[in-house]
Amino acid sequence: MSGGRGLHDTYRRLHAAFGPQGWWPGETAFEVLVGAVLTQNAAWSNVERAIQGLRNACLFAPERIVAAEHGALAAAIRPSGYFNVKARRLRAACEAWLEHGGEAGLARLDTATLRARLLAVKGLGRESVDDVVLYAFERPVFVVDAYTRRIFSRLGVLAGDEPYETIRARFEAALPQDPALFNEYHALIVALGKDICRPRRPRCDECPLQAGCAFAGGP
DNA sequence: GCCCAGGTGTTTC
DNA sequence: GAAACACATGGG
Repeated sequence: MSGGRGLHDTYRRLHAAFGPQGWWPGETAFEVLVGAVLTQNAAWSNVERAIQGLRNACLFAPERIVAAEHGALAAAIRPSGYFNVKARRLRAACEAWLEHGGEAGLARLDTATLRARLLAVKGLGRESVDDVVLYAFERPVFVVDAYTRRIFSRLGVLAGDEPYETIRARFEAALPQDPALFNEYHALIVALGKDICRPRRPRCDECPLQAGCAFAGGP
């Protein structure tokens, strides 16, 4: 097995170290969609403020967002950053959501079609789409993010600059097609990346994956 | 002040 | 395709 110890074993180590993460941090499928857009290159604490902003403005529903003025929508989500861009993306996502029959309509699609329909929306890229497909519709897709690239390139498993689909296929081929596992794995990667495997200051002494990490010896 | 955060679209070669 | 750039707030 190349890369040392295998992607499934890495998952077991992370799960043993951090425990179940219980993602997505939201209630409904629609909330996953909203969060997936708002969390683009933003801290989750700011996304929570933006979601609260939508609730306070009575905009937390696809019909409300589609009908809202751009300025009102942008103001509501201001804390999540890029508010003009994200207001347009949120509107486009909600239009598609409604056109496809909402959660029930989208749930009828097979996974490949679901991904394709969501990817066709301006503002939903591969990661945002896979957040929705995995966390809202519980399909076995592996979500690739910046943490995945950073952590596994430091471990010597990835170069880090491979195309998204290459990395996704690699993980999906190495793991059982279990939505619950993909759910936890991505969340655990984020947990490790947030707290330990930082860009400039990796706390390798506290990392459960230390062995094999290119940074384990120090910066 | 600077770095960072659960990216994506556009432009350009 | 791939690189460079714009987009913006809030916490450490």
